[in-house]
Amino acid sequence: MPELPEVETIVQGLRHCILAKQIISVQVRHKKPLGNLHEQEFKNFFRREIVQNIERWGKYIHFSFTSGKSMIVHLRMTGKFVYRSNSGSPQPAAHIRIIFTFNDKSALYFQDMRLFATFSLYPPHHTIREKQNLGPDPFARQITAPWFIDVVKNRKIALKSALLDQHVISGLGNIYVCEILHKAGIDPRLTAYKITRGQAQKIINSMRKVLKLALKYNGTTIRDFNGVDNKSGRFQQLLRVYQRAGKLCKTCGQASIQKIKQAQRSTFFCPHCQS
DNA sequence: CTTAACGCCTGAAGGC
DNA sequence: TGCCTTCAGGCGTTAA
Repeated sequence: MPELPEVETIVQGLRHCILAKQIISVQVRHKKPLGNLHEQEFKNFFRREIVQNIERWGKYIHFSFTSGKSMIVHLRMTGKFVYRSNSGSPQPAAHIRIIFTFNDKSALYFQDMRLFATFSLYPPHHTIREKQNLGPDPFARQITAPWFIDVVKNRKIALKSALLDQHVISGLGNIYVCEILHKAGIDPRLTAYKITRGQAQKIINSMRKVLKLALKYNGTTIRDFNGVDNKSGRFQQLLRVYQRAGKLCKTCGQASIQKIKQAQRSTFFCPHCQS
């Protein structure tokens, strides 16, 4: 589900709600998100820990604790965190998998309908596997047109698939890649290594514009995404191609949005604007 | 090094 | 209405 704007919205919400709080109990209602970890070692990990910092790494959420330990969460498709300030307020209902309770009686509910999300735990000063091989953040200054051309120089896959590859740039997902390519006016089927310098620059500019706007709107809610406050994003109002197959392009008004499959994922594009 | 395909899960939406 | 099929914003693993 969540891509960069949604994960960033969640991280900011989490910082607002749980920073500097001490965990007093952890309830595990489903073991799947723990992967290979045993329930007891998972629970013991958080004993007396205080949340020191929360950061986004691509689509990963990195929690660090005052002891130096860290936890990495990937929400995948349907994972979400919902905060509840005290025991009086209503409890989130369905698909609650893990509950963290804090010293002020507030609680963080982890929900995940499809059980794809993953939690991993690291001792202090440990190399974090998830961070290895993750491409730069879309807003990193390292990303320039020549840099992008170099990164995809041996990639014979479609440009759209290359942008979804987290080793290239981290944080983009299907919705935003479709929207970015439409804004850039580039055909998603273009072979990645054939991109010109001008096209690379257009992609970079469009990527930053689209993501900034989506961040301002607290992300996109199609079906699953909600912030930590359980409120929806609003960027879905501004989508120009995603899930608009058969509808007239809002930009040119001349062609209808096409839907195709690329690497088993849906791609939406305007054949007039993106040729 | 690269690419394509599969599997993990549940629920909603669409077709007939 | 109901049943069956397809689809969903992701990514790690595997095989070629």
